[in-house]
Amino acid sequence: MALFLSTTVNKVDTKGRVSVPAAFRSALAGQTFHGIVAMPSFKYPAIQCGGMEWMEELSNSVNAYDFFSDEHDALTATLFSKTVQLSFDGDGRIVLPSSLITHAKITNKAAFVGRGPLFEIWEPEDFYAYQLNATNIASEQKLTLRPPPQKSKEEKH
Amino acid sequence: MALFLSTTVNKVDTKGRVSVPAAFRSALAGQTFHGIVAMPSFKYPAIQCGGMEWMEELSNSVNAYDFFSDEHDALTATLFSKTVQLSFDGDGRIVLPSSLITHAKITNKAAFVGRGPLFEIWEPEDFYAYQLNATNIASEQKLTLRPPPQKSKEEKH
DNA sequence: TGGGATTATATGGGATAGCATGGATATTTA
DNA sequence: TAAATATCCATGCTATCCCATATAATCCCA
Repeated sequence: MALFLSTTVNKVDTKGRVSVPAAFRSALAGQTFHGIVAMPSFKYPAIQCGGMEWMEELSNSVNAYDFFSDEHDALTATLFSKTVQLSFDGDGRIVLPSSLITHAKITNKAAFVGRGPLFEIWEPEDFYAYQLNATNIASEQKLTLRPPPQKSKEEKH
Repeated sequence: MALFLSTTVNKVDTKGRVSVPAAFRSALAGQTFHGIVAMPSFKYPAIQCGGMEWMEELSNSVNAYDFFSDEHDALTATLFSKTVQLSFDGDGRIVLPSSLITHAKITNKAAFVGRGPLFEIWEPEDFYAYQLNATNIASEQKLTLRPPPQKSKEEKH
């Protein structure tokens, strides 16, 4: 599975074009769709992205819900309807749709942020502010130093 | 699993290049990614490093947290976004990114410090000062001489 | 066991290829 | 036909590769 690491800031030109970092592109190499899938994050002013295989995994988790349930409705309404396919041009660039640009408040620069199996696109200053806060949370709770306690099905709410 | 032992000091040239000690490289031999992964340490002005397999283990630990929780967000925002892949060149060297160089205050020399499953890169003088600190040594020895606590479901809060 | 030869490692510098970026031209869509 | 979209080309910059050399470690044989 593709692993997206590190953070890269690239320029967004007047047409909304921006280069996807080469490291991210090579992480997607081998997938059938030559590009990414992108959707607005519902927690942050950011764009959540991944390869088509990642999208298929999300689709499978949705299928775990009952077809007639409210959860199924809510997930499909947000997940699939707001997701766009953005194919690479010959130079590894994508064109950000205006809806995603306004959602992430992006102007002329975009931060590509690795998050493991997925990555996000942020307005750089917004991300730095968020990252500073997140680092404090992680270090205060010492989350990284050892594996967290294993979850069992019985304890989950 | 790779084991990193002993300490080696190597030169950092004007391009930020530095040789990874041969012993560390041979410890990583056999892994699919020909290089290391590196991230800034939370606690010290040092760089924490390991092989890709080590990174995948960290990634799995993250998965133990609820996908939609703030802890999961905080961890991925710090872990993956600050981690970089550094591949070896033909001579076993890596290029340290400027962000990591400034974090560890490295100028023209780098100390590679073995820490078992991972290793750290320090500015040599900083590391000697840290190593000579009696309280650090004492606390670390207490940790290493004691077997790691067994995790059971009962201990969890 | 000693000393010379050979290999591995670390380090420096220059050439090359890939990447990000801007602009121009073709193609589609309304 | 105009606007929006996609494809192609040019360029500066940076990272990567390749080769040369010095030093240290190892090996081999007398």
